[in-house]
Amino acid sequence: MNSDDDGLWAGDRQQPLTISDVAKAAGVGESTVSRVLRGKGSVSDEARERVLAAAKHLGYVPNRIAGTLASAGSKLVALVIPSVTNIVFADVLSGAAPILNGLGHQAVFAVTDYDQELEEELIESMLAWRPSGLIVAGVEHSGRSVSMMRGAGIRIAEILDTDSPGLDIVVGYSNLEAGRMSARFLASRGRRKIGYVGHDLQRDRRAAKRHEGFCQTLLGLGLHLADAEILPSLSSIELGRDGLAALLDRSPDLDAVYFANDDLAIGGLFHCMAHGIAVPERLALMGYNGLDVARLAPRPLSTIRTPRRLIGEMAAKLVCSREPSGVYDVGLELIEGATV
Amino acid sequence: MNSDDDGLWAGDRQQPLTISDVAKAAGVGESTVSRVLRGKGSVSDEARERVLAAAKHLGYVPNRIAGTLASAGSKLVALVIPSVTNIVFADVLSGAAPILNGLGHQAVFAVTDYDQELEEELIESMLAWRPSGLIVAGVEHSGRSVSMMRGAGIRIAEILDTDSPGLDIVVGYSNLEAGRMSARFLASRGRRKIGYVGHDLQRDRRAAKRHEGFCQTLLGLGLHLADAEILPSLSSIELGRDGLAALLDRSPDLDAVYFANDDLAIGGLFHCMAHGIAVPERLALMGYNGLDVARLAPRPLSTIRTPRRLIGEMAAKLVCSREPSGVYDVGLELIEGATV
DNA sequence: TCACCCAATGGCAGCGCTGCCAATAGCCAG
DNA sequence: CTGGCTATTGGCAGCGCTGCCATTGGGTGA
Repeated sequence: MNSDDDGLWAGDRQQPLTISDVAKAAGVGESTVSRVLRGKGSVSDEARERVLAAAKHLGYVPNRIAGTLASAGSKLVALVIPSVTNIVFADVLSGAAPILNGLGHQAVFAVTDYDQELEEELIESMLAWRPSGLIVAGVEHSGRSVSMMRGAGIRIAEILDTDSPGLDIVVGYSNLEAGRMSARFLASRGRRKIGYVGHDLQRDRRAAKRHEGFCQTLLGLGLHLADAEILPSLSSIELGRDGLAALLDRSPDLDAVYFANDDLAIGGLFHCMAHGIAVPERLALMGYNGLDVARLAPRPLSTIRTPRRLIGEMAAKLVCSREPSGVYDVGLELIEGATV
Repeated sequence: MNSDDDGLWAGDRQQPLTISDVAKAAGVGESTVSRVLRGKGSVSDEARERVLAAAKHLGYVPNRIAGTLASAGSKLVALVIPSVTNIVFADVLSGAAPILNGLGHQAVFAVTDYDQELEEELIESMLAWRPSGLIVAGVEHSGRSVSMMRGAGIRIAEILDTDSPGLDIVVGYSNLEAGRMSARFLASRGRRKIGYVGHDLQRDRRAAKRHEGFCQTLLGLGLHLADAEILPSLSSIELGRDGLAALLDRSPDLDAVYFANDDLAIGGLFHCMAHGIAVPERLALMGYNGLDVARLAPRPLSTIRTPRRLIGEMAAKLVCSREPSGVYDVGLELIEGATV
């Protein structure tokens, strides 16, 4: 009997267990063990039980690396996202991970930090694991990224943006339309001197599209962006607070501000609360994403809710499926809130 | 010449490229290709260039599955965490992922949803990928989880809790001490009728330890928890808001409330702001974690900052190193804020 | 000049598993 | 009874790569 229960420390380990150890212990062939462990092919109940007992007794954990190599079909799905701390992507992950596990897959992920070159590099390292699918944020990628993804021969899901054509599966919503909705909403509430607070639009292409849609629609309504504060770094509550302060400093007569997202907008709202600026009477604020913190703030933020978790779930499901290529638009929901 | 640049769609793919295709194209042996691609062993400059050119021309992406199987040393590191949407773990991931990538590793992750049975299952699937290291939240695991981790013969880092002994590497801080600090702080500011709002302590063991430390210290100071609202689900801003409302409804004379974490505390703060409860004059609020949103709220929250990103970074580094087993305590920082 | 050493290289076994095929045994209709 | 089936099983090649070993072709010091 293997005194496996105690006394071992990381590192001191006998040689690794293989399927043939289990086969020997159970008195069957390797193929039978494999069949039992994968639940494929026909095995007698007796053999099955013997194998299961032996595997449990030995503490055998199958080696998926070997299994994948032998069977060509990997059970890994790669996720390439710009950030984990941004709740948007965390929500996507939290939607995708359980679905993938439920389908017997494992999630591998990498964080691009909104950098297209890094994205390219990371896509390459991900593909080296021969995943069965790849989920990647956005539809805009470097040329080499695109050819690698095409050449990989696997399902690709591009998420969170439906404004440009995708390679295979696209799950998301129109950022352009989100910008337009926001402009229409502010205008319909009588706002005329509208400002914008956003972060680096070069890197965050989806925010750039919202900005574009917003400006388009304003122009169509005979309005225009009165002022804009574009901050050089990534979005955060702090940036929104300071950005709004700077914007109002320069253009004190604005009657509304559109933020690139809820993080920034919450920062703006906090600024107003701390400085006694009446929201929405004197200044309307509008965000984007529909975060919890925005909904639950003392004054609920006007924003647009994006079904991020759902996007993660759908992308995970689709990437493991044989559904046809195409665009899956999950839509957007305007949250009127109380800041406009 | 391979017209590889366009016209391919996911799915229609010639047979996969292998190292021997590259070898043939470059007119060298497979071993040489392998040496070039891994930068190991000596290769003439001429051969190196030929190989690199051939690989690039063919669009070859090495197969890490095969490489791992052949070399026994995997380049995967597994992360098992309770949640991704909880910023705490997202921060850990965002600290760990870049470090792992920098060391040539890939991160695989799984989400336990604070469920020890699921954790056990997920640890098993993770180990099936023969990772070179495993990072797991907390130091309390099921017996089978423990023996699997011990038996895996890899580095294990247990994070975010140093209150119980670990298997190999432990990176975190004392949750007990965090609870004690909070109790001392509230007491030192003259608070005497102290309540608690928390979530399911059965599932979140670290929150339970803070609660324990908090109560201990109160007793040591001749005080005690006047009332507690334990909510059955996971923490969220909403839960904190509703929890505080319920608590005050029952015990309107409390002069301070300790929350299991900042999410709940922010919810509490929002409740107070929306209902005109003067903070901290009439009611002091104390959270835990030091989130951005807490620091930047109109009234900065009194809380304890946990260096989560750093923990992710350290765990990643240590798990890939040969440093001795041990406890790495990163400490805690009391943020006085303005709600106590 | 010769024995020796070393950089550079190719060949090939084998990592642990799965897919395929052949072998065996039991069973039933003819 | 016998051939034909099916259910069950074991053997073994091979997935693509790396580790190890053998080989080659020069340098080098004595």
